[in-house]
Amino acid sequence: MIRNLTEQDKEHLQEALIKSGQKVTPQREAVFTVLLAERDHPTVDEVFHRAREVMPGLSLATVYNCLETFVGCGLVRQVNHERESTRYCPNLAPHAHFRDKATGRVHDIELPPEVLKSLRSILPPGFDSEVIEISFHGRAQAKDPHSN
Amino acid sequence: MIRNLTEQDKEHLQEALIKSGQKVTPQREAVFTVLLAERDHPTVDEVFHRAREVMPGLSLATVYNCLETFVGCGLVRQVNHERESTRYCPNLAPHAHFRDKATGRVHDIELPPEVLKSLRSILPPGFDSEVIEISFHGRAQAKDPHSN
DNA sequence: TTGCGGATTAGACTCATTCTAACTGATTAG
DNA sequence: CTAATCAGTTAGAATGAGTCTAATCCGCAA
Repeated sequence: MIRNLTEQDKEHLQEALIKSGQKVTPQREAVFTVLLAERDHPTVDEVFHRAREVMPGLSLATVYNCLETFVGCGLVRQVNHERESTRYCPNLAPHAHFRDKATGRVHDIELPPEVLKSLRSILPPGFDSEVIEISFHGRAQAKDPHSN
Repeated sequence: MIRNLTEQDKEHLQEALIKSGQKVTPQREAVFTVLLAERDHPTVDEVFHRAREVMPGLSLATVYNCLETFVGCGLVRQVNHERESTRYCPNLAPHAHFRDKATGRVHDIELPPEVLKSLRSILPPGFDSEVIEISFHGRAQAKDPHSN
């Protein structure tokens, strides 16, 4: 079920939006709430349908807009696998993604700093990377230890 | 310019196709030739236009089919970045990709076995990965050391 | 020569995403 | 107050990569 934002999450959202010169709107709060409620890397469409339950007039375009805004102010990350629909993820800690071949579900995999460092070290001089995306694809027999 | 396949490359293609029960056709040879001629990670559209110079009747659908076939028999890899068009890469050695923010160009980054191993090690028990994709996104001041 | 099956083809179709133009509602300026 | 402004929202149209479909082609085997 979709709970309301905790005070802390609400502040987090407000701070990030205002810091990047954007406004806090009911739509943005609704979309952010949906993202935090079920951390299962939903697609835009899934976010749309979930958010509609709480705010029936919400339009798909707005969901796209909100998510783009959140990415822009560092509140969420986009997750892409091959050419499937983009998914969204409110986990900001450095992590990789594992996509389960059987279920299509995406799991977060914690990324220890030393692994991240060794990855950066393979870049030849002159290559300066801001973003590193790591994604595994295979079968998961276990439940996701982290979030679902 | 598009050269013909070397004997070795031709054998490589034939072997891979036949091994997976597919036929060697002029179209497949043309598309493969294009891929090897310029290793700049072309999109389907780019492959299409380049191959057309050599085989004017070639259709876009066939280029999609050929590339899918090649991926299926392990001759080439797909490269995806965000939601951009899929690109194709005939480099089969384990490597990561670096996408230059400024030019959009994709560079291969060699992936040493120990880094690959450390990456595999971050998977919790029960997670079994067949494919690992690593992509960097940033700025490259230098020329690509590897190919292209 | 006939039939079969994989490959190829052109064009229609899908569907995620983006664009557009109108509208809303809060805030600011007169 | 009233109007102007402006970010945000909205519905629906447009885009475009990729997929599907149905017809045709072509080499091979009966």
